[in-house]
Amino acid sequence: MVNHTSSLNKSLKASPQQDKKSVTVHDVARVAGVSKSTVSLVLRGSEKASTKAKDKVLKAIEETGYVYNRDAAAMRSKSSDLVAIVINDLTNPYSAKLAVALEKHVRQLGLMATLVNTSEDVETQTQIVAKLKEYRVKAFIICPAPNTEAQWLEELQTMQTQVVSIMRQVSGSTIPCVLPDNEKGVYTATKALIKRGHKQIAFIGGDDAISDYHQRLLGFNNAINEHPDVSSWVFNSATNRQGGRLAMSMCLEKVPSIESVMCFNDIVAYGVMEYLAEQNIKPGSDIGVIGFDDLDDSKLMSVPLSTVKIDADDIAKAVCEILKGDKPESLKQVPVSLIERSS
Amino acid sequence: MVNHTSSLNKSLKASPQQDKKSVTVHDVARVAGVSKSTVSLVLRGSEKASTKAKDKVLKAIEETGYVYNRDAAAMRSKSSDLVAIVINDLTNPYSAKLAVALEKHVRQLGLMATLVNTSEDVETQTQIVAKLKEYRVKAFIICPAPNTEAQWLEELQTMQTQVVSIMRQVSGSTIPCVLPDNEKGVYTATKALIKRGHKQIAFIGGDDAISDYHQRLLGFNNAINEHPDVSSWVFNSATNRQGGRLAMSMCLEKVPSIESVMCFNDIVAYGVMEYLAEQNIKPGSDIGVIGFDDLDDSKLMSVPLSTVKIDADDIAKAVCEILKGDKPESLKQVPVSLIERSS
DNA sequence: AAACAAAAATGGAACGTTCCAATTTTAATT
DNA sequence: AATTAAAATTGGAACGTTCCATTTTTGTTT
Repeated sequence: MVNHTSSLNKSLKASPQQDKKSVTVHDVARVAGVSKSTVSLVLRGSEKASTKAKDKVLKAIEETGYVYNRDAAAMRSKSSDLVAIVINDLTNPYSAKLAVALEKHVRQLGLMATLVNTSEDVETQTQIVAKLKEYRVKAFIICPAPNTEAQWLEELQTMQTQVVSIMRQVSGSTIPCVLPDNEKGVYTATKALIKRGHKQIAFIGGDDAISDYHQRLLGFNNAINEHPDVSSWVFNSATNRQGGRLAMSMCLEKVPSIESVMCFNDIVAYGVMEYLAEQNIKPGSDIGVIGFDDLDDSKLMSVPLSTVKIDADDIAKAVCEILKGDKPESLKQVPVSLIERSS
Repeated sequence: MVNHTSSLNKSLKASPQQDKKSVTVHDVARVAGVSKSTVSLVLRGSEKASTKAKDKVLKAIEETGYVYNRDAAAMRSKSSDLVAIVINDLTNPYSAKLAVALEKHVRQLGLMATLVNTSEDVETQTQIVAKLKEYRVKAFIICPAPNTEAQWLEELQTMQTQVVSIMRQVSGSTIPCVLPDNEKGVYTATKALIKRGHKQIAFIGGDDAISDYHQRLLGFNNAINEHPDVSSWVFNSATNRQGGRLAMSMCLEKVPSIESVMCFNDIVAYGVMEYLAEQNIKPGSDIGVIGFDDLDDSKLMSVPLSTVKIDADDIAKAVCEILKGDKPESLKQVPVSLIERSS
């Protein structure tokens, strides 16, 4: 802000004083003509400070360019407003969307969100979380990497640290958990396919290693089992575009008369639709395709994708409810909704 | 861990003691039989502590379950190991990829990375960064939101806070900046299209509001201008899938004889290819398509996309070089490479 | 105007670490 | 064994805030 035009005059070789001294509550107090305690009160928005004092302090803060020191505050008060959002894979479009929603909602709670990415690696997860503990974060919102141990998760929770797990359930853990209603979502979507009159339906994508796979497959089977005249198949695959392509080609080879496919998620569905397009099979009219997630791209595709929508805001809201201590329940299933488009 | 089975016996109403007392260096020192100063030395990996002392302290840490308190350390030492990575839009696949790479490299530097997302909103950016200042972060790695003021960015840089801007250049600012070589990338790609013998080439996607648009378009025009027999067109659009579709349809309408298109980025190219597929035009053999970014999906598409690759690791490395203080230069152009696939 | 209660303001201690100057221990040399 | 230098260790002060018990100010009632 201040330009030292006089620096040319004296001692050119002497480097400028590294940093005189940072501005503290004491300085603000002096300028405002009050005590440091009063400044502290104002900083924290206490009711106990008079309007007059508040004005003086606010003006002094402006004047001095004071910046609140959270390290000092956190140390003395032994409390932090940092919330760590630990994401399994930020390069996954749905994870990124969820991370952004979580960050926004945490911020609306008046807390500071810090995002970290584990790349689905437990080792990395352990390291990062250990470091975050040193920063005394107030809460962990964590989408656990595969092979996360229940005990580890359990011990993360302390008197001063809240833990909420999202999207994935670590079996054996009692940590509060927020999940989309995977089972009902796939159930509803599968029923919709059956209602179209389809009698040959496949579930495509994903595999046992993924914790939500079971729930989604269960929803599929439940729907199928209600209709004895409907036949079903299951084709596992990697949960990416390529996986969807491969699984769809296998499916067509094995069941050429297939009428529709329920996909593990949107990304797999993209692969499926791509493959179908190459075979000159029209998604929707020739073979029904439904995804899961409702990524932003899904409605923009050449054949807009029908899908089960997980509202990231709903998940974030549910997490924040728990952070606020409103919901002590340990498992919150967030409702999902079927979005029927052209596929 | 500990189950208070005895809680049924005594005083049901008395809630358990909130938290006895956290373990500090003093406790570790007492258990290890050394002074707190020695413990501090060991904690910071100092050479000055004897191996014997180190062993004793390490054992005591294990025994007591001590957790380093970074708030206290940061306050006393007036230095932090927190690096803030401020991303403009985490839901953009390339941004997410870059964020992950940056986080990884920052961590390899022995620093703690914290990721925040501004959703391309200057207001949000201002708020978040102000909050991060209160945490005394050591450095900001920032992809500036549109309309970021040069002065604001400039003032972010202080004696104790480094600032590096990435991907976007804020004009009027002297903050060190790491960019992909947009101009050369598009130039090289366009030359490759010309070498295929194409004489009718369009640049598709993006618009003036995006800072790197100029550089890419400049590369395009430079290549075109070297060949008087080649005609060119420019079609602006939103930088998403839908934008690509729209721009391509306009292009085909206006220039039915178009031979190839250079796209602003991969996402736009996806839209282009989707539209071409619908028109039964084969990307690559009928109309050449080149993207920019090299997203993971690009090589997996039904017609693998030719593109200019920006290696996220290269960007991250360049940023870290600056953080380490190795490169005082204010503008680092990271080389990009043309990846020729089928399109 | 005196008496009192409520509100506002205050100074010192404390949080857990690192820095520093001083002391103790160890090793090397005579 | 005495001397000296180097290495290792140490206790107290300091970082900038919040907490707490106390004091001062304000406002109300008698």
